[in-house]
Amino acid sequence: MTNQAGIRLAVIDTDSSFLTVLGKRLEGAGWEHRVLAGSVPIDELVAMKLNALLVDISVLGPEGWEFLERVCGAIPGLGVLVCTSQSTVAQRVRGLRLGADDWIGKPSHPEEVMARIEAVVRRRKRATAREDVGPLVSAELEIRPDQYQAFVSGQSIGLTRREFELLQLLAEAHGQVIEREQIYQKVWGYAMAHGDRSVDVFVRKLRQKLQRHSANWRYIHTHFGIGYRFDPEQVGTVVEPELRVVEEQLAEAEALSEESVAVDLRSR
Amino acid sequence: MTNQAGIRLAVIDTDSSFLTVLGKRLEGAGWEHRVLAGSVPIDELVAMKLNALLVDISVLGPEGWEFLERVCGAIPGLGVLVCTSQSTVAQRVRGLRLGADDWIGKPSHPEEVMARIEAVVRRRKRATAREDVGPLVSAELEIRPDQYQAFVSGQSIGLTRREFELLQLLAEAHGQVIEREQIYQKVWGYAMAHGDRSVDVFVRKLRQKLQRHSANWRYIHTHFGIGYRFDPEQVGTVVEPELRVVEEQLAEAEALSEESVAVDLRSR
DNA sequence: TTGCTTGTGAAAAACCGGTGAACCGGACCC
DNA sequence: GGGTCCGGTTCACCGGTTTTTCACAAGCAA
Repeated sequence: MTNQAGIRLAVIDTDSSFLTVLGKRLEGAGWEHRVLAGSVPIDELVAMKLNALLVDISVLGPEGWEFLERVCGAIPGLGVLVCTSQSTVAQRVRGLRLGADDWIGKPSHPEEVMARIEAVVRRRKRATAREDVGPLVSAELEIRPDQYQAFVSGQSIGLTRREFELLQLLAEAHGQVIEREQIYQKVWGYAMAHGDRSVDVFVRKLRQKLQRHSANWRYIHTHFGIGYRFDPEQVGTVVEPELRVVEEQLAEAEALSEESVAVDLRSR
Repeated sequence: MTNQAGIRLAVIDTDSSFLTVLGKRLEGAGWEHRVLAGSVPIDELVAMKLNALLVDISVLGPEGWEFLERVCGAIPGLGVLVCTSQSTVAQRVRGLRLGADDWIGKPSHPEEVMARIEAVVRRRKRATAREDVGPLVSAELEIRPDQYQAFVSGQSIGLTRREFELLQLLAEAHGQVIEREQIYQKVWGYAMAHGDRSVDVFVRKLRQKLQRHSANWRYIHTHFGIGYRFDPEQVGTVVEPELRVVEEQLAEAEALSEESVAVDLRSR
């Protein structure tokens, strides 16, 4: 649900022809990838936040096995595939038992390599599924994916599913302008029909609920002709507590409020 | 679901020499396995509660691909490995993209086949390995996994097997919202068909029995469009007069509030 | 000003979940 | 065999919620 398309991949190999051919395909598919020349400390691998690691165990020499074992043990969420030429059954079995998810012979068609990586990542995603998403806090807002809900000072602001997904998408992009088409594509899951106003309508509902619970912040900004941007901004003077209640009550009556501040492109 | 060592495996193949050699190894490793001669209805596969399926796609003929796709889609928890002779890159890629977890050529050493099956099954086992057989107490409710039953003040509330599993799943996630699809997937063991209302029906039965034995607690909360959340709440809370007034004022101001009434969200 | 984009409110349509009851297949008993 | 109980599944209905759609007002850029 989060990152739909691309896979983050690191390749440990030195076989330049294999690397160029594979690299081209990876580019084409839009995967983020980087090439490593040899063994790398575990914590650096962790920091890369990879989905998968493709390694030619022969470039690591004898310590390759130990490396493989440590990596598989230390990063449970990482898919590990060995891709190497000339291997025996015993080696392959050893690699797989040590924690590798697949063992591919060389030469192999890059398309198959990618399909195998996909298969490994797919399986792993299913297993890891939950728990990976912590709450996201921004200004007075707390967005909790595990509750499908956003909170202001511990209180739910009563978002529906779509509203929440929209807010989450915008908040994750924090500061970036997202085009309507992209928003629709990601939240609704399919292409936006020409003239569809759903995104606008949902932005309005979101703004209403945000405003109602967090009155002196503006969270969503309009970029004319493009889309929307999430970026909390404190607005106006600090309001006295008593007045606050009144303001909330009147919030709806204010038909012509300045809340919809359209922001010029240059402003960011 | 609870077997510790072995793997439950089904093999769809007709190659007798392969089957005998592999079978012997499987016996030796203590895996439960059965051989199927051809295509099998999905629900029968579900009933077998397998960890993995090893299939020679060539014995299924042209419908093999469709079978593969259906199985992978319907039973996400099942590891699927194709083992077949003479295949092209395109076929392998197709199989993997259709949802297969691995594609093994024939002939292959049975030890490698087993290592690959292990690799496929490994992650999901780790994820599913919930050891906590200890009773779980929440509000007036005591959930005892060893008895497949829940109790209120020492008295069984008479849950059926499914009802109990549903309750256990929800209670283990305590406070988290779980989507219907996930619930179905975990309790029923396969993918929920579109429009299936089983989860709802069981939640109702569960609520009835809980209510009957623990009248002033609400355990299961509905999240519209998403799923359910287990979070015991005492019912019949006394509302303070002043708060009451404010509530009424707000209710007036927000004449037709979009706040979901069905959902009662509280932060922890 | 003109043409296009966005905000807004309300109505229509689609969807969802609670509920009661029918239905189905297996186990058990007569 | 027939009958019954039991757990589970499916169905239809209903009221409520959510999403989509529409018409119009307001806003922005040329």
